[in-house]
Formats: sequence, structure tokens, C-alpha cells
Amino acid sequence: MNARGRPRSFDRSVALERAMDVFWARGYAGTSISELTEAMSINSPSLYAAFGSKEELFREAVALYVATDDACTLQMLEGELTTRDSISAMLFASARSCVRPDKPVGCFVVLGATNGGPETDAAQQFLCDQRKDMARRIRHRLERGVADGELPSGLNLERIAAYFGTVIKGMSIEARDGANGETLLSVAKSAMLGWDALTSTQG
Amino acid sequence: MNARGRPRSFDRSVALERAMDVFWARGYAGTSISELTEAMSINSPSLYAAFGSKEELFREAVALYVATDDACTLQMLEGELTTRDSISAMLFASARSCVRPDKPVGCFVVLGATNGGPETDAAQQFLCDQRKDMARRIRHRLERGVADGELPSGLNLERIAAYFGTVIKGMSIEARDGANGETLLSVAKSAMLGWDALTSTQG
DNA sequence: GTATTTATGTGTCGGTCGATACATAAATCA
DNA sequence: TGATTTATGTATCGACCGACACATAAATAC
Repeated sequence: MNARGRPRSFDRSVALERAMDVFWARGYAGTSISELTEAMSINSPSLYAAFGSKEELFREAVALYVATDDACTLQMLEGELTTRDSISAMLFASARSCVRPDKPVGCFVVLGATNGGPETDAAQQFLCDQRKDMARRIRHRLERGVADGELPSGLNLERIAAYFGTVIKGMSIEARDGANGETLLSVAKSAMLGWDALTSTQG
Repeated sequence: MNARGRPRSFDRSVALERAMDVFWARGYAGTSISELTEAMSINSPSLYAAFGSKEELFREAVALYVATDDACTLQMLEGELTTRDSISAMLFASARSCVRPDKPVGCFVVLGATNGGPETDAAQQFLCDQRKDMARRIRHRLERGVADGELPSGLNLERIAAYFGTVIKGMSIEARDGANGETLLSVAKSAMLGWDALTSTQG
């Protein structure tokens, strides 16, 4: 049982990838349908037929980003490294992913919809949820560290996760401001220097 | 020799302050002339007569912000505290200024123009310069620490400044995502835990 | 083949954007 | 007072926004 009617003349996933790059570089509010259709090499009716609306296309683009370009960052938390090495690897991966060649600078989830009019509120909220999910994963990794006996109990894991989340978010802006990969890696390294004090119950 | 003609019927500095709050809350691209004129209680011809254009008004709003709401943050670097205490006080002041009552959340300089179309490039560049100026002031404070003998020579001050600049920038996004003052203060505190290692030549 | 279904390209919708033209109102200077 | 200068309110400019109507083209089902 195949689909009837005229088949789509463009590759949907390729078009989505093009859209992701545009949204990533210019943000939700800063991207117009014209820019999208040009980058996707289609006309606006095809865009609306395939993706519904600008906002739905944005959500799909973010999902694609999280599943591809951003996957390696949070993946660092899933392996068998120690808690400390996991967090460190995540920061380094995040730093590297902020300055990928041939890709927009900075993290799409961090910079994709920071400001705009009321019509961008939904997109902002969507990215905010993604960021909170990131912080949640960091906290879960810390909880695992406590369960494994690597970290003492009684730590305020929420605040430790907030600290590292803050560093990750800051690095994206730093990258947009022109920081090179070397600088970002040194920032990641610097952020880890307080680890022992951060994970002791004395702090 | 007084001014001739009909005098201005509104207080220019009050109007500028209103404009600052709108730009601060919604960003450059997300703020329309309509929102500005409504908040300023004037009509658009008066806005253009008094401020020239949206972009010039934005620049004045940023300058006002830097001179008032943001002044206390960098002012922490100018006093007679030790280098460590200066940086720490700056982070704490930045954390507090991110969640001021009756003010938009986060730092205007960090969040005021992150993304948008090509017509926002000038505003973005302007804020980027402001952020680099902040990093430059931090570095100058560190240089003073070296000159005073508080810090060893041979440190890479640029990278230390980049680290603290990253934390400050990240805190604004954290605040926009809903972090409360207590959380931000704990982030600032966490960011200082690596100070000794960060300012030793072993790192 | 013919009918049906779906996607495409052209053109355009109402709305809003930033920015002004214009005539009028309100002040100072002579 | 009259002449001049400046600011105000109304109304609107062309451009662009996101979204879609419509007729046509291209595929499958029968």
C-alpha cells in the first residue's frame, strides 16, 4: 500500500537540516520564512505542507540538533567514567561543539530563541525546557555518583548542577563573542578546578 | 540664550528609562516601536525627533543601563578589596542584579540582542563590545593583583578573565530560565571555589 | 485509458514593521 | 502683537512578515 498522488520532490530530512542551520545561526525570531525556503530550496506552501508552521519546523530543528550535533555532549554523562571525569568530559565536549567548523557558533539550545516578541514565547519556552532537561541530566549523573559512593551524601546536587549548567550556557555566548576553541577549553578546565571543594560537604 | 519654539512635553530621561526597561525585557529585535512609544507615553514622531532611530535609542538605553543598574557590578573591581574578594564581590553583585525586583530578569548587556535578522547586527555588535569591555576590566583587575603581589606572575590572565566572564554570562541565562537569587548566589560561590588553583602557576 | 489524490509554483492575503509627511499647537523673539 | 521656531498628533508610507488560495502538474488506483 503505497502513498497516492504526486510524491514530494525534495528530501524532507535534508530540508530540515538546512532549516536547522538557519535557525541555529539566526535564532527563531531572526529567521524569516523567506530565508528558510531559500535555504531549503522549496517554496513556502511546500514548507507549510511538510512542517505545518514556522514554530513546528523550529521544534523539529531543535529535536534534530539535540539528537545529532548536541548528542555527544550529554552522552559524556552516560558512560563508565567517574563522576568527575564525566562532568569534565561534558564540559570539554560542550566547548568543542561551540566552535565546530562549518556550523554556527555556540549551542543552538542556548542561543536559538533568547529574545523576541510575544510570538516567540512558545519557542523560548521550548528551548528553556530543553535546557532544564540538560540540568536534570547533570543532576542525575551526580546522583549516580552519590549512589556509587564517589560523592558524599548530603551535597546540594541541584546547585552543583546549576553551576555547571551556568558554565555551559556562558560558553555559548563567549563563543558568539568570538572566543576560539582553545579559550573555551581553558574555560572548561578552569570550571573543573573547584571540583574537590564543590563536592565536599564542607563547602 | 534659551531654546526657541515649543518645548518638549515629556521628560526625555524618564522616557529613556522606560525604553530601557522594554528593550531589557524583550531584546532589541523583540521590541517594536509601538511597544516603545506606548511605554514612553509618546508618539513615534516624538521618539524619532528625540532619539533619532530605534538603534540610537537602543544605544542610549544600554548606556543608561551600564551607568546605573549595571554600575555596581563592575564597581566591585575598583575598590580596595583584595583581588580575590573583588572578583567574588563582582560575581555576587552580578547574581543579585540578575533578579532585581521590578526589573527584567538577567543582564541587559548579555541578553539584550542575542539573535535577530541582519538589521540587528549593529545592536549585537554594540553589546558584544560592551561584554568585551567587561572582560577587559576583569583582566585589568587581575593585572593589578599581579602588580600588588597578590597573584604570581606568569598567569594567563586572559583565560582567567574569560572564565569569570563566562560565569557571569551564564548566570543571566540561568536567571531567564527561572533561577532564583539564592541559586545564582550559590553559583557565584561555586565559581570561586577554584580560585586558588586558578591563580597558581601549577594549573 | 480515466479518475483520483497529492505536491508544486504563482500570486497574494491581512497585519505589522520602522520611519515620515503634513498640518497644527505652543513656545520665544522682535 | 505678529513672525518665527520647534514639538506634537494624525495618518500613512513602502517593505516585509507568516500563512495560504488557487490552479496546475505528476503520481497512483481502477
